Amino acid sequence: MSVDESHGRGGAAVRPTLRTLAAETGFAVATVSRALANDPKIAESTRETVAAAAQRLGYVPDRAAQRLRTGRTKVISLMLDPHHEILGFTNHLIEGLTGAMAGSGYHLTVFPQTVGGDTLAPIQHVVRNNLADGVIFSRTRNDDLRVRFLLERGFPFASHGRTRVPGRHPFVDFDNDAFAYAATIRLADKGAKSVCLISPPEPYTFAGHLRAGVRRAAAERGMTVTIPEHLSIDSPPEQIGAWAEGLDPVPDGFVFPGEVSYLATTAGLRRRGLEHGRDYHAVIKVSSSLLSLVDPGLDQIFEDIRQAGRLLGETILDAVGAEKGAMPEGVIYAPEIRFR
Amino acid sequence: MSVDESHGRGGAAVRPTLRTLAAETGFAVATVSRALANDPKIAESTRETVAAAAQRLGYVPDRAAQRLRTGRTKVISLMLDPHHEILGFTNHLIEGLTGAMAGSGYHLTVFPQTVGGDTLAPIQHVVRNNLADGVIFSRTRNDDLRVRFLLERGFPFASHGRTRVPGRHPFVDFDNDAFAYAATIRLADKGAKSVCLISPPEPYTFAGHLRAGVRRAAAERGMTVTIPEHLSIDSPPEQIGAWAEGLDPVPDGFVFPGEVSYLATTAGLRRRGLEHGRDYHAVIKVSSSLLSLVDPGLDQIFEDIRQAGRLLGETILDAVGAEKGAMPEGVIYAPEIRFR
DNA sequence: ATGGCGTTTTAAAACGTTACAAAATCTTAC
DNA sequence: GTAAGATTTTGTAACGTTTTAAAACGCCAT
Repeated sequence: MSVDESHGRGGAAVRPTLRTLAAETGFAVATVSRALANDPKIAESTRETVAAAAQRLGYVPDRAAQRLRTGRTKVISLMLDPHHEILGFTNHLIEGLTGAMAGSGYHLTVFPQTVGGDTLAPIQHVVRNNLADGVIFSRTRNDDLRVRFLLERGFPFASHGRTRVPGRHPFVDFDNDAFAYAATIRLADKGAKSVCLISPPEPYTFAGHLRAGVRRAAAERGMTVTIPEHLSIDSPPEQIGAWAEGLDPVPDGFVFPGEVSYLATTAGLRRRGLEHGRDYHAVIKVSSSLLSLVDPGLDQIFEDIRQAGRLLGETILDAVGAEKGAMPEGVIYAPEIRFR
Repeated sequence: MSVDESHGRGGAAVRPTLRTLAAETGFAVATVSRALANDPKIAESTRETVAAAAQRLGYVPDRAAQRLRTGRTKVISLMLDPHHEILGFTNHLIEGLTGAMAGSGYHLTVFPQTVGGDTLAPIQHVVRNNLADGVIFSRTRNDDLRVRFLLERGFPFASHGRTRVPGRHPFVDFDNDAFAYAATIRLADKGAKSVCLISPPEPYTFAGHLRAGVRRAAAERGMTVTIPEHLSIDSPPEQIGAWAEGLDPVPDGFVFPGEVSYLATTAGLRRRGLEHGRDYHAVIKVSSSLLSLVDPGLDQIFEDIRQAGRLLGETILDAVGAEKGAMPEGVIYAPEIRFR
């Protein structure tokens, strides 16, 4: 039995359809369709015959036809995040996502954030025009318009990050509180008396988690806490560097939720002759091993974005599969401590 | 005139179809379809009426139906590159791509490279199952199976990087030769007598360009050239670091085609007490301003990956639009020198 | 009035799939 | 041998679009 794609002489391989399989097996198109769907009302023997033929001819169902007929797109949409405080965030997230979705028959499409920062618009576009069965996005806010909108429409989604929107919803989140707590305790152990946190902008949910973790540890250890206003991990590196350069007094402990804010701050402090490890300590949240190359002695805590992607993929597949009403639980993944 | 989406009382907004527009305007479905396609055989006045109705009802054509009918998917597939020598490569590329594709009606789907490194398989999958109208991929080889396959099938694509496959094909490439040449000349100007290039693996086309650029400049300036065997920009950073640590003699000039190889190498050299700027010079190809934070004095040459994405987007849209046979020209974008 | 011609509109079919209702076939009981 | 019931199969319609070929219409010359 040949496994060739084209049986015609020299013609381009013609994609087999249900009709092809029907002709091949002698059954009706409807029977073939249901057999492939493993409908128990179709005789076992028939299902086997059809499966064998499908296998032999390399039948793959036509997505467009399925989508037109069923209304299900078999597509998940990822809303791109224009922020880059975490090195390779998008890379790793997509790797994890595609990994989790491999073999599911779902495809991943990416949508840019329209410049100007309207995060809701692209999601509305997807929902209104039925461009996907589920969406994924990140950088959730305490009061998140996207979550509200999607919950209201009953549209499946999974967010990277929690919200305070009333009602449960599927999410995957890093335990930023645990990270911040562990980081601050570490600083205390190293002898720091004060801790400074470069925070994400207030509206983001994880800003609260980070602050809470830092404050709890600081209270336990009797440290003073500084959280600069008018400055965040999203500020331009030059601005962060300038701020660090003008810092007075200089805290002896820093918690950085991302590589970039760390590099910018130390650059500023270095210009003042202050050295990391001597004049101050720092704990950084990283998502790659890149910083170890710059400074092998760094106290790092690892956030596995690839894992976040995997979890988001599993969650969203769960959500689109689930009957309306049944919602996957949120899941929180843990920091991985890499102190030397 | 209301711009509401739902006109029914409280019902979920029902997506208007051609039938809706036909009923609304009094024309037949076929007329509406052709009017929207701006067919000149449809009376001007009709086209205006239909366009107005479409606008008013917020009509958006159904992708599944269009795809089923026409066979065109309105999708471009990006094959993810598992390599990461360039920081944020995927990020920036996708940003550029989605930017170029915005408003075109095309969507971008991403496909992972199956682990084990078979780069052809996912492309065959896309082509055979008609999952996209065009594909984009990077890291081209001198003899590239993907290019051969796609050319043979007449399937539209745009590659990031050139090949030596016979026959023209659409590509977007960075001028790595110019980069390497400029970098090496710079090293000579700084007094370096020898130049060492951490090269990409040989099969990649851009390895040849980089080597050629370095060699040409070195010949002009009478420098010796070292290109380590058994080591490439894809080697694990630890391995690169170890190699650098054991280097003897130590070249006084380095050309790095990516941030990671630079960081790994200097880390190794630093362990030997060798300092950049004092014991050796370096020119690095960067795609972000991140390294400036680590070392503001660095001689950098910038490769704009976002621009690469934009060009790839324009090229592929051109290719899928073009009638068979007509192929977009390849385009080479230039290094941006950032010496201080 | 009739025929012919150019312009504009339309009915119908098709793309490949699934779902509904009905038909065909097979079992079993009488 | 047949009716009733259970199992298995199938014809048909529909999803929303584009395309082909034909119909309708208006206009002008006969």
